[in-house]
Amino acid sequence: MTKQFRGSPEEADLRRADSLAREIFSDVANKWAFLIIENLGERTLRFSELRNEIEGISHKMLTQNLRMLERNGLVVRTVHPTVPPRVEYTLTEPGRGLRATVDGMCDWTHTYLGHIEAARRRFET
Amino acid sequence: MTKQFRGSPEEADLRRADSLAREIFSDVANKWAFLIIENLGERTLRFSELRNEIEGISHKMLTQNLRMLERNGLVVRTVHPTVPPRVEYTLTEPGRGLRATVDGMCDWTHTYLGHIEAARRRFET
DNA sequence: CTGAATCCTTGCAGATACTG
DNA sequence: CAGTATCTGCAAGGATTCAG
Repeated sequence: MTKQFRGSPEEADLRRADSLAREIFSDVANKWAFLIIENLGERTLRFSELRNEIEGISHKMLTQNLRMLERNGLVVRTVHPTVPPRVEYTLTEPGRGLRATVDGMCDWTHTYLGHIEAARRRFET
Repeated sequence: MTKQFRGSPEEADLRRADSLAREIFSDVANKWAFLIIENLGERTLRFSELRNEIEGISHKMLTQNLRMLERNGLVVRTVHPTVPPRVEYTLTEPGRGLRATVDGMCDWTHTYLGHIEAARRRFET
């Protein structure tokens, strides 16, 4: 299908942007990332604090997702060279931008909790 | 820790609501669900149309996620008893409600595409 | 066309242990 | 305390096949 397609630079750019957007989407649209963003909010939290806040997340998932968020520039990681080490995480501006979305989803969940519960009961037949 | 906890009905309800909310969150906060919701939008689409719209989704993932969304009352599934069968999917009101959130995330992605790209380059060092 | 069921592979995610 | 590495299982997800 790409055969004989006029490959203008603009088109190439659009393709790259689209695939990147899709990639970011895949990275960030998962529950742990959302929960981290939601729990960070305007605060600055340590690794262990986050671990305690987010019920059910494992050490490994937390580090993995924090790395991912850092890589994409949604959180900043600051290391205090003390002993014991103290590592803190904060949302960046893009991170705070996404927080609005996540907040929206939380609101949505609570708004429609009843609808959904009813739908589930209806479904089990 | 639940030992000796005053289990008032209100508290029990809150707990149930919380765990349900968390469950819904886990169900819905995944990329395929988001992409389905985004692509459905205000339209009504057939299974095969959705399959074509959402690049990279497998037959199985599409059915699984549609079932999940149907179960939670975010989409309705209408079967036309023709031959060959024709099955259409549409967002419900809760589904359209969530669409606002998903749209927000799409906007966010495009807004910060540059930031993120830059952050990634910075990270690879 | 839609969807369920089957196999089969892969990679996720938990547990554990070890460094700085 | 924070992070990495290794091992292991189990479940997600792809390909295929069959049914309605």
